[in-house]
Amino acid sequence: MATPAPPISPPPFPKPITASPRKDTHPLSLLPKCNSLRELKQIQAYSIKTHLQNDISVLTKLINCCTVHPTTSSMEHAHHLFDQIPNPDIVLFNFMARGYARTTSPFRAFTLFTQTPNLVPDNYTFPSLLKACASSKAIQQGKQLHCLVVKHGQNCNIYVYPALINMYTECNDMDSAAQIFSRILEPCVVIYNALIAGYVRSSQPNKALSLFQELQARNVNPTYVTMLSVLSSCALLGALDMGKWVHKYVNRNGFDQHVKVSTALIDMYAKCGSLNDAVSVFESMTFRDTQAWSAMIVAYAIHGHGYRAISTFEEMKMAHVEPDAITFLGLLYACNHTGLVDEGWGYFFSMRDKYKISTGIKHYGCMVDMLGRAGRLYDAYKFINELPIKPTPILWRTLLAACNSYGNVKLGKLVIEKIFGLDDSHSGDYVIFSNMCARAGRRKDVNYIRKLMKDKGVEKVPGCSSIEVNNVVHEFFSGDGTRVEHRELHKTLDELVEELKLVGYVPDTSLVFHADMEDREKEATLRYHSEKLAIAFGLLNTPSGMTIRIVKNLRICGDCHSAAKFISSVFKRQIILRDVQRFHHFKDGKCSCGDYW
DNA sequence: TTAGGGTTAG
Repeated sequence: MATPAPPISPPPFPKPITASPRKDTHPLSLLPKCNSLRELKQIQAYSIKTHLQNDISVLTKLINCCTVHPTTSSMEHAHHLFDQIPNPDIVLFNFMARGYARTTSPFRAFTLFTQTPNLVPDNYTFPSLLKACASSKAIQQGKQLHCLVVKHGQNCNIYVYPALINMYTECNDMDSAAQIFSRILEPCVVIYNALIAGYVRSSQPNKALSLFQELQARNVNPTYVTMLSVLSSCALLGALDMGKWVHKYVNRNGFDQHVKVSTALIDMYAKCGSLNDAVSVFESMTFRDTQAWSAMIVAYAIHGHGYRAISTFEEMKMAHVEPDAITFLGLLYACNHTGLVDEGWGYFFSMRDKYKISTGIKHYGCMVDMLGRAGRLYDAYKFINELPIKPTPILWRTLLAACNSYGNVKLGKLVIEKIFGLDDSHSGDYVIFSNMCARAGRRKDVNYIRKLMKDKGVEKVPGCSSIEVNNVVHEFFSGDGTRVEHRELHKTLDELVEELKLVGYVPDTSLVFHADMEDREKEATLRYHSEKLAIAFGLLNTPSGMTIRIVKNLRICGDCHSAAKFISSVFKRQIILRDVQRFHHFKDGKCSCGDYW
């Protein structure tokens, strides 16, 4: 008998989709993206509640979270979790290395690596470790890593090349960086970016720009990061024409949409002496972050518009953009150069008490400079002595400059002793102190300082001024007085100085370092100062009425400052001179700094 | 999960 066919049953109801309880309650599925401390706490609370705190994937997620935007305490937490894992894999290690590379204790990344020898590094390991060495300038460890990179056959790795180059550039070993670069047959844009940024960092803007030209010649497409370095190079050189060309290039290629590029443009225009262009870039921005506002505040400050810097800060507050330590540096800098001592104190205290931003050495430097410029030399001295940190030679040097301005040799002597106790290799200190003594008629002290400088083998940094004419940057050094190719320039300067004397210019030979020179010799030394050579070159090689723009590597000397004022009125030329500190706009016999510098 | 960047007292 045949077995009756089973009754046709209706198709079964689809099974209700019930996710496994494990999966449903798994914190990772609830928080797919975790990159904040708040989320970290949520995951942790959830994992404890659901007894998943020892789940390796939860721990991985937690360590990732701690190390994305790490702080010292979040790294301590990450390390604590890492120690709990019996056999951490390379992914976990990479998280840890990244975290340490991004905090102020990058050295620990290297230590952790040496303490976990069984790990096999992958593509992501060396870049983080190298970055850690770069940020702590640990070149010895960096070199050891370079050897390991070669050992693991990762020396041709596209991720490792930029990190290696960056490590060497941040450790100021540009030769090694350039050597690695030269061996790469087809460098990609990131590799170019690493070396170009290195040249900018080591103040070699010309090399950075020629590498940018090479990149273009080899048809490698630049990125916005490349443009940041290129704009920085223009800013360093003070090359406005070049900067304007880069601005057009940036617009043509759509990089101007990037807020960082616009910020770099503001900085470039400000440092190339064109505040108006900086303002128009700033005004054209649809979105402005803290850095963009800060760049504009700094731009006003270096051009001596203290009040505009302050009103920009007020606008920034109205726009609800939070200031940072650099914003306040710009504000203090603005107060400095405008003589706004009370406002400066106000900002100094409000950044600390109201905005909870910690004051750093650079803010202290601003305060010392501000008090010093206002002639409150002993207040500045007291301020330095009462600082919570050990004063650096730079802080004392700032006060020394103020002592020089006010001719206070007594305090100056005390200050130079403090400086020499910390660092006696800075030629500028000897020069300033010698100038002070010379002006006070203390010839013996001048001779002593000169001898000291000679005995210690300290060499004076030659003054260098540059001027850009028809896209070529011409450099002049103070010692160029004897160069044959400058004969015509000397003749022009000789005639110029005689003409200026007729309208009241008196060369200030007290500023000449060599006290034993004859007055005629001193005048000749002064006459061929680099900034005067550059101005004369500008007068000869640019059409009448055109603004002359000069960039100087040191502070402008008092005599050149006076001569430039006379030149601006006699020749009806505007002269914009950027020295190591700030801008001087000379027009109709006056300077924008109001002689307050 | 990885590389590359700007604003910074004297």
